[in-house]
Amino acid sequence: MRTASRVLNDDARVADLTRQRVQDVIRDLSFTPDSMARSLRAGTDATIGIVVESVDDPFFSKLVAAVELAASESERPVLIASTRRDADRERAVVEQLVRRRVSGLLLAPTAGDHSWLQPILAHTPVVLVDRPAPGLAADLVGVDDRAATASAVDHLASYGHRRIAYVGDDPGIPTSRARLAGYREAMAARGLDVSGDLIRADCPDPASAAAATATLLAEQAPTAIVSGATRCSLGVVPLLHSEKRTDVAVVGFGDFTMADTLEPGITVIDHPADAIGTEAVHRLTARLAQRDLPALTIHVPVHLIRRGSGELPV
Amino acid sequence: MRTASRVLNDDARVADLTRQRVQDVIRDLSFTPDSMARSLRAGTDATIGIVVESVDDPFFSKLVAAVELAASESERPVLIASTRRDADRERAVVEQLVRRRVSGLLLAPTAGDHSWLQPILAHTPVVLVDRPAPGLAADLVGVDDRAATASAVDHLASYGHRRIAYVGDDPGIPTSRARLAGYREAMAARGLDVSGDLIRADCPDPASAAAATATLLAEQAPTAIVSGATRCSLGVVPLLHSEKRTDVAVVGFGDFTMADTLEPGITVIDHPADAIGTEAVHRLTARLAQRDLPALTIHVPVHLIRRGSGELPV
DNA sequence: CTGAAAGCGCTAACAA
DNA sequence: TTGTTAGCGCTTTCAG
Repeated sequence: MRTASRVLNDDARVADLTRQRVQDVIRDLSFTPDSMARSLRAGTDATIGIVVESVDDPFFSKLVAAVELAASESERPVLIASTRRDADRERAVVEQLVRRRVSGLLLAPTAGDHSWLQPILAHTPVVLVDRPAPGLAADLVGVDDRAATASAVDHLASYGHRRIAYVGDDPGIPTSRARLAGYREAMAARGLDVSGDLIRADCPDPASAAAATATLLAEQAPTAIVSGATRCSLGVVPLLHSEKRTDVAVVGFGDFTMADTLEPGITVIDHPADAIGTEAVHRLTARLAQRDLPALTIHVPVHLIRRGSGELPV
Repeated sequence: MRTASRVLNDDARVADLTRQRVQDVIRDLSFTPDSMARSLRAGTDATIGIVVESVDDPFFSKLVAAVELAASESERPVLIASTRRDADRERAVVEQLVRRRVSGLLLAPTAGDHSWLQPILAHTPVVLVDRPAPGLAADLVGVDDRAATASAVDHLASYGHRRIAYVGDDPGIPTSRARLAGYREAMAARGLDVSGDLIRADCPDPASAAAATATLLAEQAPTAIVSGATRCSLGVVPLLHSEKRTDVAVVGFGDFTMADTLEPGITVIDHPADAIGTEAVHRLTARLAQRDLPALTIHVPVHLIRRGSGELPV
């Protein structure tokens, strides 16, 4: 009898006695309703999918944690998948999630064209996190990367620095490009050298960032360095320490563990993963409730945290 | 016609012409097979669920990353959920995952009795990660916590330390208890003070660990400290630096960012999240293939990484 | 080689 | 208040 379904769904139209009987049976058989079958019938599933480079990355792990928290508030399970910066893999995992009929998708896109995703938007809402996807008109929740690195340059310049170098992540990623552009603009606005000798904008990991810093130090004698990503800071800062060059000023994009304990403390522009994740889930649920919203770009504010390394004089 | 299904599943018994026609239609309608309906019919779903304290924790984020990687090798999607150290929440999310018919579950249990999970094991394999669950006979993949902290004590003692303090995480968690026990044993084995004055084993976060360290420093004059968890190290080490007491030797359980760049570098016992995650997935898939395996405890080896803070003389 | 029918576990709609 | 029927999208079985 399908009265069982009514009991499970707290339908009012069921006699107390019957309800009791059904619940007894449920207990005796330790019966558990199959939520997948329910989703199939309902035609929709609450799950949301999140696709990032890797979960093992300070920024993305905080992002995923915030997403999981926000999602759990509306009882939505979270499926994770990682791209490892591989466009083919990204496409594969996104399509897998779509086949699973996730109700929506949060995506930190890899580099490259994403127009293949456009048709999917028609039935599966997508909110981009941290960076835009070329060729895709979708919501985006992130920060104003350009203004952020520009403010880092301004900050250093206000302490008298003129030879400010830049170490950045893979320029294929729009976010990296925006950050580099912000650096360039701020340098140019102050009439500072922006010839390119001071720029090493292709360091996708700490090791290459460390190597780039070593070269910069040897050849360009910068008095300050802007690091465009946490994974770069994790190379720049250790190298400065191992070379005993902690006299070089540093402002990093993205906070990290022990930044405050190092000597000097590392001045950073905080990259608010929590706020980005929370906002992204909210935007996604809003779009789930009303499908025809216009594609929006939401910028979460960032803050510069003074800790010493960014306030070193020339 | 149900020939479509045959095309999708690469069934050999279908004429090339028909296959072509079906594929054309699939393309034209941008049809995507519903993997949930498939799972419903098949009675089984490949997804595995992972339940941890929080994704935003260096150890667990590495663990989740490793799990996702290992799972993707067998094409298994990963559902994450966090307990936030709340037993009620843990039960709720586990039951949610079971209702979704995940094929198996990876669980880092909260403190407290877990016998409620026992009946679930009959149909949903569970592999515990990092720590046992009281009242539950299930596989466990972790490290020998006891031996690890004991070796930390031995290491410090070999440099002449006798007043070795201990700062640890919440003692409700079996792992924390095992680590404390290892410390105690090693201290006792050397005839060192283990009265309890040197022990602060209830620091569930960096702030409380920092406060505990301050008290220890003021009242007990330890020459060395064993930190029983990364989250404790993140309080102990900054406090030592802010108090200019970097003469105190430190060995921490669990590696962390910049541990090598601090002065002195922090000697740690690495907590191999990658290996634990990979092993756990392997054990789970093994159990999925053959349900009647005995409950096993698998210990992944740990290594002490010398960086300076653990090799300071008295 | 292809089609038709049945059923996975669930619920909406209708009937009793 | 309760039971029956149908069908979500898929695959397995059995006929054609």
